[in-house]
Amino acid sequence: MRSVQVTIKDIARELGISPSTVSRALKDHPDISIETKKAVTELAEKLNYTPNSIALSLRQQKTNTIGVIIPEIIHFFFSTVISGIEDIAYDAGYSVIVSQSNESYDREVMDSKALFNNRVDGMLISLSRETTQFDHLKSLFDRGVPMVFFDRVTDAINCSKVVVDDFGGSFEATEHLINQGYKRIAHLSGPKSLTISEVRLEGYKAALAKHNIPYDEKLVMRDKASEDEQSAKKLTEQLLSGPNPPDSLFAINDIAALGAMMAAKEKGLKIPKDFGIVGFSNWRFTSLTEPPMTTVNQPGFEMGQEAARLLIKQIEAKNDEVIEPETVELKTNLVIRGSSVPK
Amino acid sequence: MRSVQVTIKDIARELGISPSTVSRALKDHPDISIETKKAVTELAEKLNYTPNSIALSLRQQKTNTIGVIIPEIIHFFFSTVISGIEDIAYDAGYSVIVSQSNESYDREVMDSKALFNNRVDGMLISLSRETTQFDHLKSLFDRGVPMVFFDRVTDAINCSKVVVDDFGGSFEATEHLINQGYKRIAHLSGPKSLTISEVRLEGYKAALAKHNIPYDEKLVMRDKASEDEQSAKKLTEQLLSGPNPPDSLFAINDIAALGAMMAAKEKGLKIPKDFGIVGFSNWRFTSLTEPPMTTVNQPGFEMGQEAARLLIKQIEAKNDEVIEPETVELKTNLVIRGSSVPK
DNA sequence: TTGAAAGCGCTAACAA
DNA sequence: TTGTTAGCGCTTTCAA
Repeated sequence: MRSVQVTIKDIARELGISPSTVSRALKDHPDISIETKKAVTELAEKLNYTPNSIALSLRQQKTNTIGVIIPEIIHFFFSTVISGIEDIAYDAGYSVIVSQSNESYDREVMDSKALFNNRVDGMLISLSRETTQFDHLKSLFDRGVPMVFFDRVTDAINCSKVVVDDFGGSFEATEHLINQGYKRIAHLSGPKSLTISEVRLEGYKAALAKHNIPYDEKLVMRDKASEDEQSAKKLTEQLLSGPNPPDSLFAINDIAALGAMMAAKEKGLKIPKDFGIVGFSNWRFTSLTEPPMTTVNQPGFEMGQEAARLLIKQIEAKNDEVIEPETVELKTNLVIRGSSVPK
Repeated sequence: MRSVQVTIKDIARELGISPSTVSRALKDHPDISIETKKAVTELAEKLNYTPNSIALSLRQQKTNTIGVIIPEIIHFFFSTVISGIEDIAYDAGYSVIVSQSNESYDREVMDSKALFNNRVDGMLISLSRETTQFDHLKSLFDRGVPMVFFDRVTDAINCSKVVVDDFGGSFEATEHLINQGYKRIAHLSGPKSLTISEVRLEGYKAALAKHNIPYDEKLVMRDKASEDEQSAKKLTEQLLSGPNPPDSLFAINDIAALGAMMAAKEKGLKIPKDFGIVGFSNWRFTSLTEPPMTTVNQPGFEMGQEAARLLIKQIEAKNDEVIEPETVELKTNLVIRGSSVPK
């Protein structure tokens, strides 16, 4: 800002006309004569004039900016979400400003304030792991700030949300294993306290039921399988060395899937020939993992797009128009890496 | 912005005092009486007043914002850089706005314009792969916009830069192998046209020279090793099946390292017992890769910090103060995953 | 077809 | 200790 800034006034002075005429000429107002327009645009070009967005925002009471709060940018999933948001936002004439809460409640509070102070036209939020109280967002929402939650959502605020179809994804994952010919499918789950564990477990059960495979409680492992690889590995070892071992496994997330894979390999089992594994994932498995690996992926890009669409719809609603909050459940994608070897 | 906004005027009206008094009271100006201050801060609190950053920026001709342009946010390296930038920027009272060029020259041009229009106080830039012409940045720089390049830099603009110590990192990588007892060290390099390939090759040569290991041209493979795993794998196979095979390998980047690893494993070689591999990396090798793996990592976080420091120094320099551009070469880190098994 | 004036929210020099 | 005034860059109503 200390830098040289060309303003409308500069152009007006140089051309001996008024700032308002310059302003109108620049936006191709019908009232302005062609000669004036020509002179103005040429000089603007020559001086490298670019409109000051700050002044514009203040004047229009609109920043054309969307604020995003995510837990961490280094997560592949959230990076994809951002790309999806930008994809829609740019086309609609909005820029995007991203801030990371780093999974901290305090940071989330600060971030939401900062975004409000910057008068973003709306916010897209994925809650930090620490957040259990929502006043900071509720008060903004009540003051009329358009808001959409994605992935990590809360029921405490009655606005639109975009989430993953956990049930459908788990169903699909489990059914995929069944379709490959596996009969005894284990499940590495998460703690009972987490809704997501329960929902994914339900999807697993539903797929079994559909194919008339009896549900065997002994095939479902919970404690900490979803938290670190080593636990997942141990639980899988336990399963594999039991009396009636599974021939395949559905893991609630990447961590669990990796642990399972390590256990199976150490047992000398070929994947997926001897042992099938599907993991629910919000990372992208790049070539860093060994194929063949099957995952049910969370649709990050699409989630970003959808959230941005919902938000922009709200922002651009006429003042009297009432937009009903809606919750969108996004279909997951089944991704098969490497060659899928049916049994 | 359509949302309810409490302004200084509202407080002034309600208290029957002037806006300037409110403004002064809020920033604890010494002239204001304690009672007035108390009344103002209490009402501000009650009404949930927060200052409008837009108005502030316009008034102060300073946005307290740093603009960042990176090729892609999904790259782990760039995500870490951003965290480093934020770390320094927040402490210094700046917010950070990030835009991705998606490796496109046109997008980079647009991004730089958008950041300028938003009157960021300075810019941190890592060039897109496509960029070979620098007028869009040069013109901003000449207009006095503070600017620092990092990682992907150009000599066309005479501003501060932060880069990785490619020579030192390669030297370290190679020496690490030597110290482990390896004697015939191959090198998967990149195309001659890339400065980075040449510099890393020089580091490799220098380490060999220091330890009196003769340089053998036949151990250096170039074509496309750095571009895709399969090429790297083939080149390594070639090396391994030759008459006088290497006992270890220094790979110019992750891709090449992975290819080499695959080739060695298929040959039945244990890593690092039978075959040592070190890769120069700007990704983080997570548990997704199999340990033990040794890498020389680019210091993303530190790079972000350093770049932000240099930029802020420039931004906050007094008008008459001249800041000489400097180029900082950051030390790389040797990262050893898993247990290092000396020969 | 153009200009003058007011105002978006805020601060600061000057006056009282 | 407080108020008045002007102005940051821009748009827009009203008047000419």
